[in-house]
Amino acid sequence: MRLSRMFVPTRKEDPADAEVVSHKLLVRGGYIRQLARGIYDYLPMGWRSIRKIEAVIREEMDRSGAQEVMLPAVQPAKLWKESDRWDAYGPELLRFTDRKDGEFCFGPTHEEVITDLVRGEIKSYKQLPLNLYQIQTKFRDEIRPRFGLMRGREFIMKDAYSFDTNLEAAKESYDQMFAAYQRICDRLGFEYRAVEADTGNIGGSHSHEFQVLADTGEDQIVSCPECGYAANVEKARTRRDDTDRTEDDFVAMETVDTPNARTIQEVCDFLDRSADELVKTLIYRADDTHVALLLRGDHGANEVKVGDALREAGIEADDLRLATDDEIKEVTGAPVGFSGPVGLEIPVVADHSIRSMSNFVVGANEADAHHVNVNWDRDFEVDAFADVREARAGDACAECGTPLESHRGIEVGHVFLLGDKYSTSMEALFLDEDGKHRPMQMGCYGIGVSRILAAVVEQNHDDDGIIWPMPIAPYQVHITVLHIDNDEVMDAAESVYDRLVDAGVEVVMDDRDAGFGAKFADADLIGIPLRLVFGARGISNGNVEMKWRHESDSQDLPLDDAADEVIRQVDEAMKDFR
RNA sequence: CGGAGCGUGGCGCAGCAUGGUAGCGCACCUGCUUUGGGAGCAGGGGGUCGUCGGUUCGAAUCCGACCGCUCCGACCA
Repeated sequence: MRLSRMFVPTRKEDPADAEVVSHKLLVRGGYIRQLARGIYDYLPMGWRSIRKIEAVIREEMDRSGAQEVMLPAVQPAKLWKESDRWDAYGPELLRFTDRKDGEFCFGPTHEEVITDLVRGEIKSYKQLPLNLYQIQTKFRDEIRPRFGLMRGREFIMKDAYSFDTNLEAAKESYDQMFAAYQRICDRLGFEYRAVEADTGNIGGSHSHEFQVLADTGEDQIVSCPECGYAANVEKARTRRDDTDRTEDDFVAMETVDTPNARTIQEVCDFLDRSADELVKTLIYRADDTHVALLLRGDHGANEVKVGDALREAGIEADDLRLATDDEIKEVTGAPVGFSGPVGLEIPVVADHSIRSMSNFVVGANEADAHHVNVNWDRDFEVDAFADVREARAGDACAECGTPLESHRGIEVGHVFLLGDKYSTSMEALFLDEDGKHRPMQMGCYGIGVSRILAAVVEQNHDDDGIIWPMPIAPYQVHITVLHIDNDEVMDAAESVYDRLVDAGVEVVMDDRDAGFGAKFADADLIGIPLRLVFGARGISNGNVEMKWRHESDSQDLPLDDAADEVIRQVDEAMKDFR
């Protein structure tokens, strides 16, 4: 394709509303344009890369035995009421009515539709297992879309759904999808981690996220360099420290004045203690009651785990949040910053790390005072110990004890083992060998196709622009013609261009009437992996310059060999990603 | 939803305090020159100043409402 005829509107300056590098470069490189908040046009170059990402995904899904379908984007409310998500999903679900006042939504996900399809056609265990997928435009009315394609409202997603006769078989389907996702991430050239994840609202017994490592990622993950354990911090388990306290060392509890020392840091400074000698008391509101949560001073709470721990301890916690300042005052009798477990009338849940602590510092439930030399059991009762803190870099791996690494990640894929959550509520039943009705066991598997485009750019760029990995570059070769008025140069470029096109190489030729500086800058910005430069200087010596976008040096090729050499190198580069 | 900011030609911005009918850079069009890292000169086209309403002789500028976009937080996952 000739750049002079192509719709690739590049820009010299960053768009004012872009924050992260992928958003800036995709807009500047002429890949995408914003239409409304969280809604984007895909321009020709952007769409080509999207289709290449889709192609990789299709190949791996098909290879794993899944079959592609295309489901409606517009879905009747009736199905969502069956699964109870019409009410449960909240304002993120874009709802509207048709001319007859029928209620519909624009699909944010397709569990209901797929379950409806399958329950109507699959009646026997002989028809299972089944795995159907589609690549669809979804809409979620996110409260705060941001970072360009990374968190859009309208986005492209591959979603797959597996149906099995029993949980073990469903687990096998899950494992197959997990493996397919690994191959997809490998082929896209990602540096990534498959991490244990919280299932959240989708439900199900367990799930993994595929996180592409990037500083701009919205998720925090920890991973073990030794045994491979990896998890989203929302889910990450911490290693339990079973060291015993030595009760002989207990010292008598005292109350000390700590004027204006509210934060952990202030108390540490005032008492000349380190944060791991303090225990902080967080007051939570769980549904209709208050609960005290004890954490070591230098630890943070993981609210997902707090919720689990409370439910484990028999405390309803559908709606969990930190108590307000007024509530804290009411429960503890003291202002924020001086809460402590001693004398509290509400349930006390403590992190496991508190077990081995002795003679620690806590708030005294009165203004400007703390207790020192406090010991649990002797000075107050703990209703339950649990793993409730957020894992962080340096923590001992829950599996093997090696210090964990921490990264930020972009969630490009998520696999869930759903079980019978939807099949039961929507009556997707089959007849087993004994002629009995049983709910199908399901799994669902998502990949953010458009988000992948952003993730690739986040991981592959420099100051000048994008550096596409070969398999998803919109084109494989970028020919820059410096002197379009010079017939010898132009003929040489045309000839090589034709030979590459004939050989099936995807190539753009910059034949625009523009300055060479602008052409080089655009080539770097657009980021096509292999560049050929045709200029009067080189051609007069019988040479063409070849340069990889990810390398700094170029090399001269004899004009006669140029096409063959480029075909060979492109082929070689594609092999690395198969 | 709470907090903050922005909205002026395709893009990036100035002008607004102190009201007098809109400007700069890039991009675009024409011509000439130039040609290995965002060329030069000359000429030229293009703007309901987000929308509606108010104040005023007069509003981009002051006031109000609304709309849109961005950031921080909450929410969501």
